[in-house]
Amino acid sequence: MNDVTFRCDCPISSALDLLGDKWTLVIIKQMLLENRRTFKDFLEADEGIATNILSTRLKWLESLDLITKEKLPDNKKVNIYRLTEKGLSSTPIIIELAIWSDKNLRQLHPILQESNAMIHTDKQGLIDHLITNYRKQNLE
Amino acid sequence: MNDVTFRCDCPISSALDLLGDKWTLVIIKQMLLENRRTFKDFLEADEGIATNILSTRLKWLESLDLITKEKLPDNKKVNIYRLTEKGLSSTPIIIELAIWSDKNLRQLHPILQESNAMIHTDKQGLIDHLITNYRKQNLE
DNA sequence: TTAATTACTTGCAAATCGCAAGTAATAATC
DNA sequence: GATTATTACTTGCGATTTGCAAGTAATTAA
Repeated sequence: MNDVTFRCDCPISSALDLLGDKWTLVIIKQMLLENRRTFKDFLEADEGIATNILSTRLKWLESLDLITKEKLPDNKKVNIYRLTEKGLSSTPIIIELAIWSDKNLRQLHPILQESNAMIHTDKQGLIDHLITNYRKQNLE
Repeated sequence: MNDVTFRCDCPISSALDLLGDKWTLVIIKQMLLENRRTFKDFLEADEGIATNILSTRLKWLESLDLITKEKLPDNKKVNIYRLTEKGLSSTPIIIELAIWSDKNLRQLHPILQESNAMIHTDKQGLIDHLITNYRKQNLE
């Protein structure tokens, strides 16, 4: 499963070898900002990912140690997916995508959702808050 | 050419509808950090993009107004590609990818190139410097 | 005037995507 | 306790995208 191949030795291109596709960062965003953590949660999101793609991407993310997968003791059916610290550390990338979007995409896509206002007044505060909050809600 | 379709109204997913693939941000990086600006420049980079993919992506980036294409008055052959302000404003995304890579990818890919040291001591300074510098070198 | 360079296009095989359908295990309901 | 629903998948298949090789057309250099 974990057949990572890197195009070259550039750190930026290498990051994109892992994260640079249509779905990987979307799934991380759904976990971080929308508290999604089960297969069904991801399927129900607005982006409309297909089941086979979701299944493949979750395995990919797990093999890269960006997320973990476990079952709760009282439920043998539902898998809970959680961001690892490595996954959580992609928060600044996601926030910069939101900022770029706010600045450049509204004329192309007028009905874009509003971003958290804090994104423009205290970016680092927002990032810290999101990470702290995520950790808090996922101690177990 | 410009057949942008957005999956949904999330700003982050929408940014990834434009930038979230294997090559788009790599080309922007090559322009911003490696001063590449001709078809040949891009082809010669370590990432090894194929000619047909490069051609398609340059048109895509131009149609989105992230880059411009023009010929110099003294050379009717070579096209010069340049980042627009919209393209330049993706610099923070690229820098955050480099930071994430520095932090998380070295154990997976030990021979990664060193990033500019400033990235960890004065991130905003580096971003400002890169943008100012790029503008200076591309006034014409 | 011949050769080289640049910026492409075309063809094709392989890989990936995305929809639909099916399955297997567990949990909830009657 | 049997039936139904839910969750997390897998499989099949057609469509799209990728990446390599080869070819082309315009311009420039030798």
